[in-house]
Amino acid sequence: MSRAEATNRANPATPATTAGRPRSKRAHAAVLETTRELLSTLTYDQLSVDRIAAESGVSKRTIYRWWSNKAAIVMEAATATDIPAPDTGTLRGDLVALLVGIFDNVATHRPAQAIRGLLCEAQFDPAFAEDFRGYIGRRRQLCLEIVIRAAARHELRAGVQPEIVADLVYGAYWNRFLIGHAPLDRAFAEQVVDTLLAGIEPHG
Amino acid sequence: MSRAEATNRANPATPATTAGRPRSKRAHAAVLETTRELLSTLTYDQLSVDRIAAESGVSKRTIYRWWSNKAAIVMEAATATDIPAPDTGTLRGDLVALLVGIFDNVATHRPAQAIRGLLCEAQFDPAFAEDFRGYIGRRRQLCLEIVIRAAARHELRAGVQPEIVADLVYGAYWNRFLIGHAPLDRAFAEQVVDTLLAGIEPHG
Amino acid sequence: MSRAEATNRANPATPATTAGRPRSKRAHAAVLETTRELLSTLTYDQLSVDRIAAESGVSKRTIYRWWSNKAAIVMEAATATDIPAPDTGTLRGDLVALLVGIFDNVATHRPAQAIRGLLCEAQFDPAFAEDFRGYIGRRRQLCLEIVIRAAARHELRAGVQPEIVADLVYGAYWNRFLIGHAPLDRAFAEQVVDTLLAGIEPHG
Amino acid sequence: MSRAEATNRANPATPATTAGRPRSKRAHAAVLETTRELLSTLTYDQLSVDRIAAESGVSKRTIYRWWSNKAAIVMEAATATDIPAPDTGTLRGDLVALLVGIFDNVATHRPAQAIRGLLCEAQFDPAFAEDFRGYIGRRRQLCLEIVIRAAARHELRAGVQPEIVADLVYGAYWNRFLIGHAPLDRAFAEQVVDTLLAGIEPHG
DNA sequence: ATTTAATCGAGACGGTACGTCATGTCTTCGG
DNA sequence: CCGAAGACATGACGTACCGTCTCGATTAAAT
Repeated sequence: MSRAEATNRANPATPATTAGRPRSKRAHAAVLETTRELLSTLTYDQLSVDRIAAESGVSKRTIYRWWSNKAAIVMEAATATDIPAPDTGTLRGDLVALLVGIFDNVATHRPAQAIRGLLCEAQFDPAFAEDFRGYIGRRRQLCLEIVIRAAARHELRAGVQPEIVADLVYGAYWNRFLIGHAPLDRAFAEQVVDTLLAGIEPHG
Repeated sequence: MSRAEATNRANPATPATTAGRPRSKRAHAAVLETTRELLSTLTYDQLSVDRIAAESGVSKRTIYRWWSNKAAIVMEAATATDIPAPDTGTLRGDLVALLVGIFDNVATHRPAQAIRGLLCEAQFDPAFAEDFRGYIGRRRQLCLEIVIRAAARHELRAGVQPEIVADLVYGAYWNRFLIGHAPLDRAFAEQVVDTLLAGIEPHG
Repeated sequence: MSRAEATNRANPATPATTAGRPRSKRAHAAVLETTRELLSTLTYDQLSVDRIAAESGVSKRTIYRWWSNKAAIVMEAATATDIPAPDTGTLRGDLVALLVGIFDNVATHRPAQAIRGLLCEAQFDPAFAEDFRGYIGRRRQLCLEIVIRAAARHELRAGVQPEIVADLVYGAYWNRFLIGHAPLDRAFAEQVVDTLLAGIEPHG
Repeated sequence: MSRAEATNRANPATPATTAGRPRSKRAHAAVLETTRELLSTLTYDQLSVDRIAAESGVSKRTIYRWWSNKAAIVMEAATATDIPAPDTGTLRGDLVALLVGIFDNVATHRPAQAIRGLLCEAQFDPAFAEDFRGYIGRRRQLCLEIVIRAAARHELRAGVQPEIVADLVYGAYWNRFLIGHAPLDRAFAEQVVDTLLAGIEPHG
């Protein structure tokens, strides 16, 4: 299913099939592909619509006809690769796998780093923030499903709210990713999950 | 203790020679005060060095002599108010108070919202990121102290690492603050802390 | 014939491709008109590109797209009025009329004083100096034609080089104009021409 | 005898020997020497008071105490070398020698090229223009004396005004020097003088 | 076959901010 | 009082990116 439908100006519910020249698939693809290529060299802030237009051969006019701004383009271009939905059979295994999957994505897939820029844009552009939350919500869903599956296996303490768990799990990731005070590695994933599973106060 | 010492270009360890016209306290204060005033109306991205210069009556030349860019100014101007260090006597009380203190700070103190902008700048400016980590590290210290105090009171399960706890606690905050999918209120603080204390898997 | 073609960045010999938004005649005219207006109040050195942009409503970006600097703008704006080409029938009459025409131009037409600024810029900017020489060369042509016409009427002593005559005639003008030690009036024009015609040594 | 006394702010008629630290000869000499050194590498417009202060070790405050601006410094620094006063025994010889002397001065003595800058400053700074005219007037005197000497030898046609001759002779120089359309060489000097002596119309 | 209309490329445009530079003044300390 | 050091306000510089606009040329579905 396609992402970024709100800021992306077209994709009308009814294709309508009105008269006139149809949208060029070539231009659409070229913009996204060029954006991805540029993002494997440049950071989000170094990227510019001017540059995308120049490299892709698609005019700025056309770009702005279909995307409202740089953020919308990058949203569609850089969030194509999915984080795998883990299903290891245990809550611990799933959560660790989820985090490690996220870490690997940003570590190995250069354009995925553009998520930094998208988060930044979302801070000051309410319309884009809405879109961004939609994308983040879909990724968040992976965690919620893991927790709900765990509950069905009676691996969850009564009263635990999946939403809070998601905030804690993804929070740990965002925190280190954005602040950069410590690495995003498997050890971190395991420490986070173990701390979260057992809690921090003594019991029993 | 003073903040923002790295990107702030001067503040030499040794005042060294007393020769030369001394730095104008008026100009220094005017820049910071104007920045705070502007930030109670504008968002970080709407703020500009040009505007700060114009409103404060301090020349751009002088501003750039002492701060390397907008981020450095805002860092010094907007991070003056301290988050209170809670000491309620219990781990739960301290952590909830810490989070609520943070939430209140950004909710009631308009310029504190500029932390969004600072985090954004830190994403693409390594030098500033270092400074930003310094500031965040000092705030993070509050959490670490709470956890260490709790350990001394035997309120902490053996093997729990304070650093991981801090990542989880602040992560929950950053996550909701930056994504904005749900409110930052007392209920959230309590849910986060309770989940964290007891853990999410059943025990006993 | 149009002036200022070199530093003026566009005016391609071939309009070439018709693609793209055509150059705005409004913007072009507004820049030149505003420059002329400003030059009737300000001296060349008081003029700034910022000011031209502000008053004309043309963005600096656009100005710099078409002119390389202030000198190029003023060259095009302030050299529009032509010095009349005299043809009185005698060498003396023509030369006096030429000089008086030049004197009147700078005396009555305030923006024409900007020629001072253009000459200054030409001193340190080789590219602009080339353009400036082109413009000066076209004015110089007037004198050369006068001398050549006089030669045809046998009003010229054998061996006299028109180029040297031009250097002497215009030199007298530049000297007083730039140094300002004495006025540029008809009396001066006549004295210069009479001295030049008869020479300064006794003959016969 | 020293030049540039008007814009040069000190040199009071009465040294007065008032209280306080006396003016530093070292500072005075260092400014002029540094200016000359810089002018053998840089053009007038590339020179700055900041730079002179930095290289000479004299503070800007001190520089501005004694000179009103860059032009005044350069006036004093770069006009130290005198144009030789020729006395060959003939009018032709003197005038050619005068011009060749001027040409040689700017050709071989790099800082002498700064005269370009001084002339430019004089265009827009009336106070400096006055000073500049003083300096130019002293150089002009050389020509006037040549002409007057020639008159005493009956080498001058009756009615020829020395001032006009000076305007023509120096004008020819300034014209080529400032516009740069042709070289300043001995051939040019001779052509100018010969044309001037014999006039351009046929006689006898 | 001919309209019709939305698309496309190219690229100029106004706007706003950037960070740097030179000028001439001012403010301290020490000689 | 002078000199060195150097901070200061002013105001211009030329560049960059943004998002909008104006062209002539394409391209198909609807006539």
